Amino acid sequence: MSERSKVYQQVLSEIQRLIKEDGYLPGDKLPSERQLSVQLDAARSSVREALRAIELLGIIETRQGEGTYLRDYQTYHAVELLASFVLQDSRIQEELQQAKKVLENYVLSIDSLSDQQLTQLREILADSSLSKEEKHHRFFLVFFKANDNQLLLRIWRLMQDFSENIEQDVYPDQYYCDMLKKYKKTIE
Amino acid sequence: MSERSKVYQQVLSEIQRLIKEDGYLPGDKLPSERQLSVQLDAARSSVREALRAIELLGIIETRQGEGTYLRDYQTYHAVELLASFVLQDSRIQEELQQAKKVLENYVLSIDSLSDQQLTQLREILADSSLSKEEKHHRFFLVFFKANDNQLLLRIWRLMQDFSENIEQDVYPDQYYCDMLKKYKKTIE
DNA sequence: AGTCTTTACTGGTCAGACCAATTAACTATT
DNA sequence: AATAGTTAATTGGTCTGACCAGTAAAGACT
Repeated sequence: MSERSKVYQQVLSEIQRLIKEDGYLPGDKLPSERQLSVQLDAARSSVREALRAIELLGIIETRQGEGTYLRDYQTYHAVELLASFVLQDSRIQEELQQAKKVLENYVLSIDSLSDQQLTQLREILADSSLSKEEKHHRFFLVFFKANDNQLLLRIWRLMQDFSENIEQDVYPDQYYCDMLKKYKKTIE
Repeated sequence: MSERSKVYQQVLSEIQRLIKEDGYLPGDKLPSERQLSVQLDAARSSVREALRAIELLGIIETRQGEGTYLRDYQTYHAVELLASFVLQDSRIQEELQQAKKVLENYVLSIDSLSDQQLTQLREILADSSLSKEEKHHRFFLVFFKANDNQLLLRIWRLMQDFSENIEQDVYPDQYYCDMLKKYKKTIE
């Protein structure tokens, strides 16, 4: 009656079970491919298909000669991957810039920054050894970190990477200074 | 000199190339596993590892006896899976919700909507056959389309898929009505 | 004790076989 | 000629077993 799920999907479930029930944690070593194939009564090739799939998702990491390890899969590796497919046919620069600005404007709307963060920002702006791009990146990095949303940061970084090759619409230096003033005021 | 990427990663690149350069579209049939293995000079098992991986991502679909087909990968199937791994963590749920709201708030800030779009919105709100989730989705879809940024729309959809698996913080009906009023005013 | 060599284990890849499901080609029947 | 039924070819699904390539642990030597 159909719905006989493929072997590699069963293996997938088993890995999930290991994590959920046997308490495997990031960094832990999973059973070897050969061992899993015995454990699950499946061919090693099938086990590998499953492992390769979740490796692509960034859930595990394999090191030849060592073994297969659980990764800290909260690093949103999948987002990158999916985005690489999404972006390949809609790499329209304007959309990307607009999207980037949406995120940047959002983090700029944070209520207040710590003294330390303000100092950081001033240093970045004062550092003449930095390129325009570097400055932009570091400047907003402070805000993204202040905002403390890893996902947003991750997406923004992705956009940065993608838009690095195309010419950036450059922000004038004044732009950053204006931003700084805003927060300066809230403290003084 | 290291960096010899694994075979299955090469296959992955090849699939991407097919899509990008040879213009494969959703629904198209990919070369068979055996043909790919010849084409890429790799063992069929290696080809399969790659195919299984991107199948898990929802990019392709395989039907025994028929072949392997490109899917409309705008609806990422992988999110379900990843969600089951990742979304236990409540912190990630919060981040996701926050990120989604950033995008939603942005498209809500659009200056004006057409009469037709306003009508659409009213119909969606009035349609009692829609679930809460459906309503939310369609409501914002109008705004995203009005805003005409494919990239933002796709990212938002991705987030929607992700957050569908976890309990949504429900918006009260009043929320949508308030939004509507805002635009009603600009027209009348 | 410290170093070197060997061994065992792990992932990476390959080749070939067979099954299962679908499709296409062909044949026989009407 | 049109249809139905059978056969062959193709495709994915799975398995087995082999060999290579790194790593780490055990053992031997100094």
